[in-house]
Amino acid sequence: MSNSTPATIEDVARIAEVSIATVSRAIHMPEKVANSTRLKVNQAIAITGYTTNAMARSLRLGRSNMILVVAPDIGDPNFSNILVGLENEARAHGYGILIGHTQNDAQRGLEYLKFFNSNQAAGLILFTGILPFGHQSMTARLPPSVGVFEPVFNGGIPYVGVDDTEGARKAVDLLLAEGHRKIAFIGDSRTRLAYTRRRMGYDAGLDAAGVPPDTRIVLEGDGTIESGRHAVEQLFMRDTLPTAFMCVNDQTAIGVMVGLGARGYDIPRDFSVTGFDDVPQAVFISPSLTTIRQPRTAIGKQAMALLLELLSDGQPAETEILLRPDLVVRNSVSAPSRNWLRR
Amino acid sequence: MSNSTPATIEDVARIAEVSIATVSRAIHMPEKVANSTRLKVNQAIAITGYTTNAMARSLRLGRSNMILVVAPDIGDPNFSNILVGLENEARAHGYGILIGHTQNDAQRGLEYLKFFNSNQAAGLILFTGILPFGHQSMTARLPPSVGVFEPVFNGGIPYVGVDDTEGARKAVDLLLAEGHRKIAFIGDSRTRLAYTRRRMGYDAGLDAAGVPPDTRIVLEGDGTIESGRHAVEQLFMRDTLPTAFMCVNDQTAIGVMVGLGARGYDIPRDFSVTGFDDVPQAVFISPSLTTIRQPRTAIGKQAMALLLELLSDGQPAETEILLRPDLVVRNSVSAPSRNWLRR
DNA sequence: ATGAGTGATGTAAAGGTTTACATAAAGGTC
DNA sequence: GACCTTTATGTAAACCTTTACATCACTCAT
Repeated sequence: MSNSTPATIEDVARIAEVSIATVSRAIHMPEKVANSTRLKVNQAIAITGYTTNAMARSLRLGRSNMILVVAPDIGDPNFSNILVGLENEARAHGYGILIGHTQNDAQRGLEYLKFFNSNQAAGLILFTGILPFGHQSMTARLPPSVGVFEPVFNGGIPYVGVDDTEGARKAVDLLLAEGHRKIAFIGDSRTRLAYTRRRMGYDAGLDAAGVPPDTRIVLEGDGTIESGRHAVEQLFMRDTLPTAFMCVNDQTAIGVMVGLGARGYDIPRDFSVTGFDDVPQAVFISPSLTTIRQPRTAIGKQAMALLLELLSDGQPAETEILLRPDLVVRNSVSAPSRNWLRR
Repeated sequence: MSNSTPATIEDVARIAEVSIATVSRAIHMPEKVANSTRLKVNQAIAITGYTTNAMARSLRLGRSNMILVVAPDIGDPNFSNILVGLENEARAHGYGILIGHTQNDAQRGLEYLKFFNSNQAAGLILFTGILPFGHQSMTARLPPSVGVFEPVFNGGIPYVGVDDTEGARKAVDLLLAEGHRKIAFIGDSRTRLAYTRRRMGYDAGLDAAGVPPDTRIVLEGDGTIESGRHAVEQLFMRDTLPTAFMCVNDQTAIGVMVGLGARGYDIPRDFSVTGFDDVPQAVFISPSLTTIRQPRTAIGKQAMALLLELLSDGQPAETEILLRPDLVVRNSVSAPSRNWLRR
């Protein structure tokens, strides 16, 4: 019962008066064991409260049923919903999940890599655009892995995300439809594929509308709130003001709104702003943010499904799965009329 | 090198031309092995890329150096900073940490409990006010555990948090100092100790100022944004309006602000609002929220320190560690003058 | 030269599983 | 009744470590 040391398979075997092999079979291949014996074993398990020692099992089997999810920043507002999708799908297939937090520290990433040498985890879900393992990854074998949200830079790792170009196109089309012609694009780092792709949507939208591109109102940043605020300052300094700000993500958009608010402007009366991601806060800031929604739970589900496929087949079915992002219209966009007049 | 199966201690032993026992000693008790041999072993380890199999090690040792952190909701804005404190402290003592997500599902909690039967983790950090293990916890042995943020209801588990009463007192004192006399208290569930304690601070503050308590403006909820919004509606329906809202947490406060905003009121001109926690959003909503800061990183650090102590000594040094919460003054509080006139 | 002590290394058992193989009993066929 | 098949169970090896104990070769004191 409530013993000091957990029951082992031998305890169960002794009580059920069978061998440990039979106990193991009763658990994992119940059809291979006589009804009467199975009953005895189940009773013994109930009495002892036995649960198989996962370490011993993995050690013997050379595999585990845990999936490791590695994220550089657990506080990322996108993280938790994706996680739910990942978890539900994993559970449905008998896998459990563990979360590792690297804080963008390669050393920590490396520690988690050891998990795979020990068979403590069977597969890897990566939330980061680059492998978190530094150079060692070259010599070490990579476990079966799937990237989420953004492609993984330096490995041939399949990933699940959203069609960034299409999403960005939806945002720019909305702004164009409202009548905006001077639309700034506030990006993060040019090295990120998401940036490149969203920028492509922006460029294509302008082009289709016959609006000539204006690189003076295309800025880079680092995707943080602070970076959005900074972009606003830059544009005011240069005196090249747009009528709308299309931002590479919601954090940047929030920063832009804070920056404009600090200068006394009203959104959407004076300027329109769009984001990308639809983080939970997007509803609660004021005005609420018009943005592009990432179907997070679905992304998580797909990513896990892909990984499980990888684990059983060994071959990646496809190397990139892009889901459809939706435009979420809220209150940060309106027609630019008054702006036009003022300037 | 880049072999298909990870190197074992035997591979290292063969290359270094020693026994596996010597390899193990060279790693864990380097002073017990001759300099020359240690050198050979280290070279062999470098060649093979050997890393010890954590499962085999834990199986043999009957303990691991992983700490499991179980949280019901990883999206909780309080979570990630605490986690950083936990991680840093753990790492400094040679422990790694793993995160389990229960989504408030006892079944999932139970799965993580199996971790301890398998020695996959040595200790437990709990982010939830009740044990996530359902009734089984009665029969099963609990691993060494520490609660974070709120006391754990049904176990004699030590915990690290903040002095809720003192924090609440600071908030109510600020409001009183600004001249408010009709101060609503918007709580979550009466079953939560944090509620009780913050309420105590509220009551004590009013009492010290000679303001008679008015239960008509003390409401309960569930601590969500929606719940704050709902509280505002209730007060308007009953026509028992306060001049200030003191909220049990920031989520509720944000909800209150949204609710007041929706009715066209300006904060802090028409009503003052305070929160508790200082979640990251508190800075970015407008107006920015005056609230009580939880020293999150410090809480995490202390909790892990306590757990590590538990692991080595077996005895909890103290059963409750309360850190000092600080008032963070922002822009959601002002004097009530105009309100008074209007009503 | 002997014996005790010291230091470095090797041998083998143990930790809790799973499973190939061996064994045994029972059932079916002629 | 002898033989083959099927079904149920047991035996023992393997997974990779750590470490108590044994062994061996020294050094040093007597």
